[in-house]
Amino acid sequence: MCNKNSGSRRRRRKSKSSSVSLKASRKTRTKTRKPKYLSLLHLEENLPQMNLNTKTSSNNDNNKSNHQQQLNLFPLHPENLVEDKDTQYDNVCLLFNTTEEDNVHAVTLNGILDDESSDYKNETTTTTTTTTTTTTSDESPLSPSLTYGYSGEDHTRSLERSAMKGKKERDESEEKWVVYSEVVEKKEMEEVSSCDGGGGGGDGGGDRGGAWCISSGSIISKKKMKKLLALKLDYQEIMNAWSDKGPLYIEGESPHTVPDLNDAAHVLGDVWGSVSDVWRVPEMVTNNVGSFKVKEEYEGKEDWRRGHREASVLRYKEKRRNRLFSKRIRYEVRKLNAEKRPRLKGRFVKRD
DNA sequence: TATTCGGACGGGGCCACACTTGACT
DNA sequence: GTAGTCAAGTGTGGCCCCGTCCGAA
Repeated sequence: MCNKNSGSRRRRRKSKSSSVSLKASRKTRTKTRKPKYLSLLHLEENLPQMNLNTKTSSNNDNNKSNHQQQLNLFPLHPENLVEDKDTQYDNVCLLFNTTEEDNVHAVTLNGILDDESSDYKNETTTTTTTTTTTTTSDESPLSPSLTYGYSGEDHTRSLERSAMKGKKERDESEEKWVVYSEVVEKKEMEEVSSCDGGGGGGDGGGDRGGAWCISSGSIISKKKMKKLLALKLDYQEIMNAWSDKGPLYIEGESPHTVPDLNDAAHVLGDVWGSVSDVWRVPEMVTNNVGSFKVKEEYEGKEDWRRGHREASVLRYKEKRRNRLFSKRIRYEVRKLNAEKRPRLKGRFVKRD
């Protein structure tokens, strides 16, 4: 709502670390603390509340009734973690599988990309799927991925802008998005040139035990090459390295089959679709006793999906109703100290 | 109907310092 | 493995600033 990043008020917080760094520090920490980031799951849950809490004319009544609804201030608090434990799966479901009746547009990766990319195509014609994207402008195409389909679109957009503006002030080189296919393509072109020179092609000496090298005899056009995921493993060296370390696979388990991506069946069609089919991890479900079971083993998959989704939505709604929004004090002693601490216009001042 | 103005609202920064955390001895 | 030390990081409350919203002029 408020963009704190702009305006003269924005005073830079006095860097405690910089002042302290004048002292001779013993040693720089090698291990950083765990960052307490808000996860996407919490964003997914909290963003709606943020929207509810913003002052809009249409939502004023709702605001009053939902006055207590605020952000979960301590998403990583142990209690919250416990609370969330049983609903994580549900949240994932809701994140990608929401229902219209829940007044939330279906949010899928494709949906996000499609909707917003088409939206942004109108605004910026330079955005393509293959360009390397860096977040440098307020209208960055990255922001849509943080957007949730909500009735308050304008507010959501303003949130995006605020977030992106904040990001912009950070190091712009901090994060770059690179299209994998470009990297792969580049790498492969280098491989092709090098392999062609020394391998002699076919089943010659360049073939290292059937590794997924282009020189191993599998002739693929460049066009197809672009679509392939180039995972190149030197099996022979791996086997040699493991030869004295026992079996590669866990005892009793059959080795996982690695699909041959050079197989024509997988090359045809959408590479992501085929790869995702090949690599698809069987969806696991829990029964009442807590053991896992492959989802496909259930009879009537559609019924199962529908029922489970309804239950998930119900659980989500129930949880949303019962959410506790009052500010939670983690350390009571700090509160007492802060209350005792002398202030000047609300700010802490030094004790004389 | 479009524009301007001002009040209301809310988010977040600021401050000092006791306390927590994690690395190191 | 355990205890102690040290420094960096965290959390706390009240006030204020400023962006946004919205109704009135």
